[in-house]
Amino acid sequence: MNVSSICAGRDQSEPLQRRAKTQPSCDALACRYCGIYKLCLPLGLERADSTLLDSIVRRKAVFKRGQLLFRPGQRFEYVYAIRSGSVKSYLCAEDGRTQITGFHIAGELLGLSAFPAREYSCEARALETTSVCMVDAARFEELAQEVPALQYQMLIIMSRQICQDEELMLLLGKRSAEEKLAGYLVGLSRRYASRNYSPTEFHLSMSRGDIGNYLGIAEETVCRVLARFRKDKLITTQRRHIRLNDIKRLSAMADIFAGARTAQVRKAVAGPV
Amino acid sequence: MNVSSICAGRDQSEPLQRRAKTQPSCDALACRYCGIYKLCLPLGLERADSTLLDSIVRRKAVFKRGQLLFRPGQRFEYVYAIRSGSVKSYLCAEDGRTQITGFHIAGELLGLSAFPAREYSCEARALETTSVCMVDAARFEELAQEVPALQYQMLIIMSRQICQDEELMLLLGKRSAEEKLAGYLVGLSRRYASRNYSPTEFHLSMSRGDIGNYLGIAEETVCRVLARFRKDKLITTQRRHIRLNDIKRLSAMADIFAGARTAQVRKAVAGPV
DNA sequence: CGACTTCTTGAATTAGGTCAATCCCTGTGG
DNA sequence: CCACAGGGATTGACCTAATTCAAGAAGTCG
Repeated sequence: MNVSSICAGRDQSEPLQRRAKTQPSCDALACRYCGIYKLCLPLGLERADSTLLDSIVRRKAVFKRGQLLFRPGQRFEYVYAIRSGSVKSYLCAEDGRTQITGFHIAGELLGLSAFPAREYSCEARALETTSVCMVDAARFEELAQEVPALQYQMLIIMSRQICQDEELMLLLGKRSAEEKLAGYLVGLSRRYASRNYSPTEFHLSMSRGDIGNYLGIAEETVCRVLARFRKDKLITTQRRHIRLNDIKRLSAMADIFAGARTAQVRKAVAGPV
Repeated sequence: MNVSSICAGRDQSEPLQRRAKTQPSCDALACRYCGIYKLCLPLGLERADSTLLDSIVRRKAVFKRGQLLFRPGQRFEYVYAIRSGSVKSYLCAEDGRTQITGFHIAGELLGLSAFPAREYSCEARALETTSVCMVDAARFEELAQEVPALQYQMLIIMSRQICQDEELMLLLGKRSAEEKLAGYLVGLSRRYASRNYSPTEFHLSMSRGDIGNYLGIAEETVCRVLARFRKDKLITTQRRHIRLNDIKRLSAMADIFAGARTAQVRKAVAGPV
């Protein structure tokens, strides 16, 4: 994919593997008319010429459920901005076992950590029909050289990623299945709330198996714990639709993420060493 | 700690909590004479004036075993470069449980992820007598504005951190205690090898409890698995001194970290979704 | 409508956790 | 120099939470 193909025809030239429907970026859907335009502002382009953003968005694409966005070892070509839908990213061990490292929803960026290594470090797959903007990595990088604010934003995003990963570790570490799942649901709820979706009622785009993998528990355990929550009237589920009836109690069960915020008042816990 | 105190007297003005012995950075031990000078080069200062590095290193300090470097919520004042010794960093949950998120050895940087939030996100404590350079965060940041290479290096370091964290997740996820510990030992071995220490014989500066916490298993399980490894002649231990007698077999048990590198040849494992 | 996938529940099994006792260094003070 | 204290490390016994295996229900898609 080179510059000359930006406005070229449709996707005949696409590699077979990625049969996502793509549109050239020069169509009527310029960034400033995009519904999630303001979600791209964290990219640090708010002050720049509005065509600047257009100039690095190579194309918009739609991935269907199960389609691959990228995999490890692949050359770092695009940064993905999720317009709608959701994506899971995961690492694969040699023996075939995998660890899901994150679920990504609309408004989030994907692939930034491939930046220095020049190739993706994990595999990413659409969980449902997902629309993305594909930002040309090379031009993005050029731009970053010129616009310090852009690099700064990347630092912020990556730093946030680190904190998020470390919270997941805390979750994976020494928590019971119940605590893990409660924490997971509360975390999701907060993410949705911050995007002005309902924090109490939403759609789980990932399977029970994915949730279990993410949390380090068996799929069956996820079902059983959800069943227990249901029995206790904490939640209501209908397949992948879920309603949280008692976030307070769920939060209390999880009570993890308060850690950083209340560290000062917390009494000394971690012995002398 | 303000500019005027760079060359001020000794540490009478130190907060009690941090009784580490400090030296002003204007002493004879300028950066260019420092034994780990080249380890600071990743900071992107190799081309710059050699006094540039000196100018942002506020002071060198020594922390004794168990002493605190920083904790969450504390203002982001310094980036720490470990000259010798080792440090653990960990998150604390509200209920007192903690999750160790990393062990850091000589030549590694600490605290960079606090950069955007302006405050540390985890707690860091010396595992043994540890000598560090404390780099003034504010001046470092100023400098980064001027020297793009510096910001770029930070991106690389943070990106590496993300990959490392995600590998730990893979380890924490669905691995048996044996696999976790084998992976841990092999990982340590590689880190030492990359620093020209013996990859087969080294000192574990962290306690069994810390290892267990890091890997999400009980201290007793660490002992039991180590005992099993010992019985199988895989390792020899004497308190915290350890020799790996059969790295090949240990690696085979762990076989995790090959994941990213061999993903291309690996057969499709992660179902359609 | 059938083939599939995902979800759910039950029963049996086990890895790893918890509790508790002991051992073994290391450092300290008489 | 030796005894003692204290913090790891180790080992054993028991127990529980979660896994595995298996079978069936409930959606979903071509």
